[in-house]
Amino acid sequence: MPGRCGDVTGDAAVALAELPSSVQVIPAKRTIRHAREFSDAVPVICEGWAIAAVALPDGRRQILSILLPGDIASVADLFEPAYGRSVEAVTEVTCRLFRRDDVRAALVSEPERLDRLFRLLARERQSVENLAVDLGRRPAHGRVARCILHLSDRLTARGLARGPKLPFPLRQRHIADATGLTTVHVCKVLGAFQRDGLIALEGRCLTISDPDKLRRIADLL
Amino acid sequence: MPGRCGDVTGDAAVALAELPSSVQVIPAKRTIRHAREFSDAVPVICEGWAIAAVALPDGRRQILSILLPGDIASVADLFEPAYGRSVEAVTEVTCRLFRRDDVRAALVSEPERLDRLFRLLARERQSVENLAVDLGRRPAHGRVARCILHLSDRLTARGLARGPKLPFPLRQRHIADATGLTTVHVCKVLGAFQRDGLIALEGRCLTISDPDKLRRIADLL
DNA sequence: CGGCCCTTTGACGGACGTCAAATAGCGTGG
DNA sequence: CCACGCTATTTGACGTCCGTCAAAGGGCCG
Repeated sequence: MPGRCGDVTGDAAVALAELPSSVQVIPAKRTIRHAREFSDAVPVICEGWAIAAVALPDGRRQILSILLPGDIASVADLFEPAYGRSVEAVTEVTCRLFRRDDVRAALVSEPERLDRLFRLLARERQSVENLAVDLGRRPAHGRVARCILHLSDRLTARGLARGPKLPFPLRQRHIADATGLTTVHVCKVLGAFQRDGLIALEGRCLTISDPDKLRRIADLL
Repeated sequence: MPGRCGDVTGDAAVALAELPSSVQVIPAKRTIRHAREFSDAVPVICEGWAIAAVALPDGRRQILSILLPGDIASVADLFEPAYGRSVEAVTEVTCRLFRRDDVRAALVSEPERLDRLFRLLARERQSVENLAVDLGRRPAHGRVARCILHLSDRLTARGLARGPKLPFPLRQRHIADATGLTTVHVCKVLGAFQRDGLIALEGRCLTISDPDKLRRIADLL
């Protein structure tokens, strides 16, 4: 019964579908998991968007990944219960909580599941590494363009978007924290993208009007 | 027989010690593993320093990790044979090559090894995430200071350094690529650190003269 | 001795941050 | 329905951190 409220969907979570779990609904902007909080639960996003981030003492922060329906939030605390990253809802989030020990047992008992987990870990690792490359070596325009394109690809792959129009609940502050910029500068970059006809933004939706040009900006500039 | 030439040492590699392997010696500055090269071998560093990096089309690059004796270079290609990162020797490197299938079989057969691998993956992930935070949200002084302190901690933990004096074969270009800066700016930062009595550099060795002040700079500035 | 790579230094420029103020959106309560 | 307050967006002026460019040593190896 795909799409029903509270269903676990998405490649990442398929392997967990039959395990016991409980449903939780978190309002927008609320913290799902605090940075140093210990927890036995492994949350999986069923609906809504969330972010995983590190906060710095001066209040700034770096977003490490944007979590969409089907994502485990986060895989890391399958192994390390408290690891210094916080998870925060962007929109209202429906998620399902699994007990860590259940998940680990399920993984070890079935080699096919273990393999899936390994591939998931590898993909996650690669996406953090890509983030590091972007932050270290790409200018602001490129980082923002890549952020948008990456989200577009993920949404499309999961059937959460068709065509160039995407649901886009992120605030400029989220984009800024994800790209290592300030909200003011993100505003200017997005403004330029819109004036140049690369994207259109309206009502929590983003349309990629000129994918080729956007991709060219993303690939190095 | 610890310390003998070609031995596999270090927490990361202990679990592999009895597997069949071959020894390889790579001269300084040579590429150990090309970015898109397919390989069945999992290399483990026994002596010397190396780096794992991503190259951009314009010739710049971002170093993702600095590899010391005992490190697997890299864990990721246990699962994904070719994943777009290249590994390059900084000094002359002695490494041991294991066959991927042997390693995977060994991991699955022994739960204790599997657990060790999970913890290793979690630690690696965390260190890439820390890199992303540094690159996204910290100024040049902080990044360089953290790079030095991180290396100091790792070297000390493995018994490769005692006290404040470290072997330090990195060129300024390596530090620049690791911190997302240019060599010119790294030079200025290191110059300032030396003038301020935080560190001393001579003959491929680095001494941390004022750890407290260095840590204060690292922790946010 | 000569060539190469690395380091150091300075002048200059540009990308991005900071600060500030005006506008727009949006939920809440009257 | 309107008033209000909060948060998000937009814009401009200005500053600074870091990159670029260039040139002059320094160290190492052939």
